[in-house]
Order: sequence, then structure tokens, then C-alpha cells
Amino acid sequence: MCPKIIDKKVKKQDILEAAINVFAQQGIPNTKMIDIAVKAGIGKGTIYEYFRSKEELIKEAFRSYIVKLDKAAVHKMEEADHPIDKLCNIIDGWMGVIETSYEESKVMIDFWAQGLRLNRVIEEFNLKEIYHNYRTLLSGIIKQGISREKIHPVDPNLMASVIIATLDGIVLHWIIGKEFFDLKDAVELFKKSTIDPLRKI
Amino acid sequence: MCPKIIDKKVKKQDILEAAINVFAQQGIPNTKMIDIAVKAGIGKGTIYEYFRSKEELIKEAFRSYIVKLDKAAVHKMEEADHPIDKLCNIIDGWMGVIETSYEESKVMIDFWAQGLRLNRVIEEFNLKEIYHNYRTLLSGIIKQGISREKIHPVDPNLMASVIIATLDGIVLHWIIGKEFFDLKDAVELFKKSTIDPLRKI
Amino acid sequence: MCPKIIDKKVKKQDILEAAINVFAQQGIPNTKMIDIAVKAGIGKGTIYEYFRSKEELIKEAFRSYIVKLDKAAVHKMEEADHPIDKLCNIIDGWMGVIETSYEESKVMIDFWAQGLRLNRVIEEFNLKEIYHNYRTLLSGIIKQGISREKIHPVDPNLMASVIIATLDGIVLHWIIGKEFFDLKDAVELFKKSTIDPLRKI
Amino acid sequence: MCPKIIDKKVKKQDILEAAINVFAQQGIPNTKMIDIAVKAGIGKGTIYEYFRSKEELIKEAFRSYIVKLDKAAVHKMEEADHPIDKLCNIIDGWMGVIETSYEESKVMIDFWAQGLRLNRVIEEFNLKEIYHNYRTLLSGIIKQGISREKIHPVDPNLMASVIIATLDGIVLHWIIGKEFFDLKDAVELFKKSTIDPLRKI
DNA sequence: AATGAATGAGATTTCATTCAT
DNA sequence: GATGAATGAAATCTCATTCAT
Repeated sequence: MCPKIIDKKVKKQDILEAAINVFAQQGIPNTKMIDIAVKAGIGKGTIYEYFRSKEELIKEAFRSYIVKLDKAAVHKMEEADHPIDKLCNIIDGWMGVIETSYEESKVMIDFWAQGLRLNRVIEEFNLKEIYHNYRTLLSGIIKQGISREKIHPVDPNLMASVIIATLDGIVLHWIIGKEFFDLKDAVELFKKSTIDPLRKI
Repeated sequence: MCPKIIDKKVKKQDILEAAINVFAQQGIPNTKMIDIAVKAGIGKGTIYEYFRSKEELIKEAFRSYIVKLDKAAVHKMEEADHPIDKLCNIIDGWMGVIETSYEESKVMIDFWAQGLRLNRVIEEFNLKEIYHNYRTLLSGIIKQGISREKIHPVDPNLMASVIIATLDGIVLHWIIGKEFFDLKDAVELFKKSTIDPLRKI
Repeated sequence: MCPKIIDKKVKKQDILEAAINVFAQQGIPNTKMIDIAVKAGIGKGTIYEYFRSKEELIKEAFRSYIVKLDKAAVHKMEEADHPIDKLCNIIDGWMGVIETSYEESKVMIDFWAQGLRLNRVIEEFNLKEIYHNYRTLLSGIIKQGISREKIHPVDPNLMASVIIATLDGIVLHWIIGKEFFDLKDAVELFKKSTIDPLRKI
Repeated sequence: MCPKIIDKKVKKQDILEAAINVFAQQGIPNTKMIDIAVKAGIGKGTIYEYFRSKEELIKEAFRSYIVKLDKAAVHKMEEADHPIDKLCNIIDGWMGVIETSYEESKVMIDFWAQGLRLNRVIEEFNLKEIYHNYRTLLSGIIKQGISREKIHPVDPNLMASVIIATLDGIVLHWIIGKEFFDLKDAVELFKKSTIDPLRKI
């Protein structure tokens, strides 16, 4: 139909993936536009045909990465019935993505650092919003589980916050030193200690 | 006796504190030497009387911050007897520092991002080492607790890792959005779900 | 075929010539990168597309200048048969370059001063080596002349050293004050007193 | 009588000698005021009690060095009767100073480079003038020798110029690489080829 | 008189961005 | 549409000089 448009989209995605890759490897502030161009196998100027600026590129890279995580999580979630299983599936979805792409996952820390300073100004790169959506997703499941008597009463918002925090904490420390503990073991320990006990029936 | 030496140390610490402050506010990569100088109320050249380079300053700021956290944690730890109480006291020590300095705590995320890229080369700014020391501290307490039958058998290293990860995760998300949950509540929830059940007697 | 490569080479040479020019006029240590850029009619950032650093530029300027002198000398030398004539031709070749570019020749003094401190570390800017090559060239001609009985026996190395030294001395003082003596007259006096008497047949 | 004044003079000379030393070792442009202070064993600020600025210090160091050379030369000159011997004595005087202080002699090259750019503006550091004085000294001796029929007729000014040029050339190349020839041998070769033949009776 | 901590003008260098080809 | 040469704003860092002690 419109091959040009498809081409453009593909190439844009290629650049984004190259960018995420280099961001993860070198850190966002250390990454020069030329590095991304080289990684993507294109000319330096070409990036600007697809992104207005480095900041724009960072924001889109972030979005692209989040979307990827989302897909994995949401996909898994659907398969479960009991809210606890839903939670576990979401967790497994997220962690699955992280586990299969250690190097790439490093970019999360840069996104956190970047996002912290951009919150106020920019909507497209809003850590708060994104994590609040996750929180809402989880607390919704928990809330429903409580009202359906499948989960022991807890503060759904707090529990959701702790789940997200713990997972990101585990990711952070696994990235800092993957040789010190096994990602899956840590997640299982967390699930056993914090998620499973919530189960009522 | 040697007023000059004391003066120099004090001024160096002043600069470090100004730096940490600005780093936390603006992010390390966005922070210019002149910003630190202005914050410290000195000329930009003066910084170089105390630190060889920006990188050196960052590393020392990191160290200085870690030492601060350490002091708070170790101080609290001593007061307890039962290993579970020791763990809780360490946790409370860390979280106490974080809670009383929200703005400053933001710098942690920059340190994580920075540290990730510097690990290989530099020893003074070694996230891996620092966290491994924490891990060893906690797992030592746990191990001892198990052998003294005060703690249920668990993998001490994994448990230590999860504790550290969870705390940092909570800190991370509290920094991203402190309005969404209460730091203390989250920590208490974590202690209740994960630490307390370890207690044997 | 490859117009870009040729362009780059030409532009690099342009920058080098601008640099030598400004170095000669102002002295190397007084020359700022911006001065060279202005002289070359480009932006200061552009220099760094062609040279990694100021030091690199200095070294290449030095080399470029030496090559120029070499060409002139070697060219002339070939034309002679008797070793004394060869020596005289080399001398005339060198002095010809110097004489036709008084202003530019000033750069030699800066190169001497620079080269003195860089010898130890760097090979590309090795005064010792360059002058030793000249010495070898001249002493070779003298040695051959002696063995072929065309030149009276002298220490070839010492004679070569004195020739080079005298020429550079004359250049030095002509640069310091060209109004005090005529370059050619001085060179002729030197040839008559020192070179000519070497001739056997 | 006035110990303070004497003290001041001595200390000033100490600083000058330290400066010449460091200038020779590192090159004038690479020498920081602090280097000189350290070498002289005094505080950085103290230099400014004796010299208005770095430039002033350079100029006085130059003068101090020249005076030293002068003394040695003039002293020797007096001892001779025949103008050729006078010339030789002056030459020996100069070269004697050079030979006994290889490291320090390097500073000459820096003085040449510096002097070249300062000629126009400043009188205290006037290479042209200084060397013209030398030229006048030598050409005066030669002129007198010619009129007294002790020296073959030559252009006194040109001969004086060539003598000075050759000596400085030999010094230059001996400094660049003292291992390649013997200073005295070179000077003797020069005297034999150029000075001695001037002798009439 | 002597000092060295403080300073900021000024130098080098980097790199996101532009734009002619 | 793609490119990379050119650019200059802006950053880091140096160091001669000042001045309070």
C-alpha cells in the first residue's frame, strides 16, 4: 500500500533499537549521536530525518522500551484467572524480558536518572505517570481480589507500590552485579514471601 | 595547631556537600562545575584546588554520601541483639537517612547510573564492591542467626540480596513519586512480609 | 573518483599552511586555535575534524615544513657531480627556501624550542632524528668524496655537523635581524672559507 | 651597611637562577610560576615581591644570562693582543660558559623564540640590540686588525655576523644532540677554517 | 616581608545540530 | 531521502596574579 511509510517506520524503529543498545552500553549522557548512527549503520545527519533532537530520540527510545515491557506483561496477565496468578504472571512477564536482555536492561537505570529531571516539563517521558499506571493496574487486580475474597485484605496501593519497587530493586541490583545472585531465585523468594501469603483461597 | 589543614578539610567537605546537593537537584551530567561553585559560594577555579577533575569530585561525592549512609546504619545496628532486630535496625538506619533528605536522595539514582559505567576501571567508585559489602554484612547476620537457631534456614546470600534490592527499589520509587506511597509504610510492609517471618525464636 | 578524499587532503594542507603562517608570526605558544581557524577562514571546531589536538597540529606542521625543505634540497643535490658541488647545491637548496620565505622561516626557531622538549617522548617530532638524517646525508657525501680523492681528508661527521650548525646559525641570525647582513653573502662567505678548501681536485 | 638591600639582591638573583634552570629544563612556555617558586624554595606569591610579572621575570632572566656570557667573554678578550687571538679568546669565553652548563644552555633557544616576538615592543629583551652589540664588538676588532694590517681585508660586519651565527649554530645543534659531535672539536674546526686564515702576520 | 588560598579570564576541546550536495 | 563536513555554543580546566593574613 504505502511502502514508503512502512519503510520509514521500520528505519525509525531500527534507529531506536540502535539507540537503546548504545544507551545501555555507554550510558545516555556518554552516548554521542554519531555512536547511534554508527550502530544503526547510517549517517549522522540521517537521525535528524527521524528525530528532531537527541532529547526527542531519548524520549522515544524510552517509550519504545516501555511498550516492549508492557506487551510482555499484559500478554502473560491475560492467561491467568486468580488475581494472585495474574500478579505472578505480570511479574514473570516483566522479569522474562529483563532476564533475556541483560545488557539492554541497563538502560533502565539511565531512564530513571533521565526521567527524574524531565518529569516536570515533559509528558512523553513521564516516569511518574508510567509507574502510576502500573500501580493502578496492580492495585486494581488486588482490590478486585480482595472484594472477591480471593486475597487477604491489604492496602492495595501500598502493596502494588511495594511489588513494583521490589521488582525494580531486584532488576537494579542484578544489573549492578548479576554474578551475585540469580534473578529468578530472587523473584521467587519475593513471590513466596510477599505475594503468595496474600492468597486467601 | 594546624588550622590550615583543618580549614582545607572543612572547605573540601563544603564543596562536596554543595556538589551532592546540585547533583541531586539537576542530575550529575547536567551539573556544570560553575553550578557547584556558585552553590558553594566560591569561584570555579577554587574547586580545582580541592579536586583534580569533575570525575574526581563525583567519585568523592559518592564516597562521602556512602559514608554518611554507613554511619547511620552501623550506628543503629549495634544497639540490637537478635539478628532480626539487627536487620531491622540497619534497615531503619538507612531509611532514616533517606527519609530525612528526600531531595538529596535523588543523587543515588545518578550514582547508580554513573557507577554502572565506571565499575570496570575504577576502584574508588565501585558500586559492585560497596553493595557486596552490604550483602556480606547482612548475610553474615543471617548466617549467624541461622546457626544460632534464631532464624529459619534460608539462603543467606539470596535473602541479603533481596533485602538490599527491595530497599533500594522502595527508595527509587519513593524518589520518583513520594506522593504515591509512604516510605515508612512500605518499609514496614516489607519487614512484616519478608523479615519478620524469618524469626524462629 | 574520490573527490571527498582529495578535498580532505587539500583542506588539511590548507590548515597546516595557515598554522605555520600564524606560528611563524606569533610564535607557537602564543598562537590560539582560533587564530589558525581565522587565518584558514574556517570555524575553530573544523580544525578538530582534521587534527586531534593542538599538539598533533604542531607536529604535522613541523613535518610538513621539513618535507618542504627536504624537497628543495634533494632536488638540487641530484644535479651535481663533484661532492663539493653536491654539498653546495644542498646548501643552496635549503637557503633558497629560507630566503624566499623570511616570515615563514621564523617558525624554525619555535620548532627548535618545541622539539627540544618533545624529543624524549615523541617520534613524529624528533629534531635529533631529523638532523641526524641530514648529518648522515652530508657526511656520506664527504666520506665518498674523501675515498674518491676528491675531498681532502677531514672528519666527515664533524664537518657535516659544522655545516648544518653554521647554516642554521646563519638562518637564526638572519631571522633575528635580516637588516644586518645579507643571507646570500653570509652563505657564500661560509662556502668560501669552509667548503671550497675541502676540494682536492 | 644595608643588609636588607643586599639580601633583596641576593634573593632576586636566586629566583632568577631558579627560573633560568626551570626554563631550560621545561621550556619557558611550559614553566609555571609555581615551578620556579618550588625550585627557588619559596612561596608562589613571593616571586611577585621581586618581579612584577612572568614577562618581567623572563626578561630579567634573559639579561642575567646574557651578562654572564658577556663577563666570560670580555674577561678572556682582554688577555690577548693580536686581533685574531682576541677573537679566539672571545669565542673560547662564550663556548666555555656553554660547555660547562649544558642543561642551562637550553634556555638560549627559548630566549631566541621569545625574543623574536618581543623585539618590537620591548627594549629590555632586545635580541637584535644584544646581538648587534656583539657584532659591533667583533667587527670593531676585525676592522682595527685590517687597518693595522694584522688581518686580511674582509667585510668586517659580514665576518662578525658569520662568526656569531656559526657559534650559535654550533650551540644550537650541540644542545639538540650533544652525543653527535664534540663542542670543542666543532669550534676548533670553525676557528681553523674561518678565523685562522684571516691572520696576516 | 612572605605566603598560598582564591580567583576568573581565557584556552582547548567536544558535540548536537545544520545544510549544501 | 541521505549524508557528513562545518560550525560555535558551551563545557572543562589552567594558571598568572591578587591579597588577606
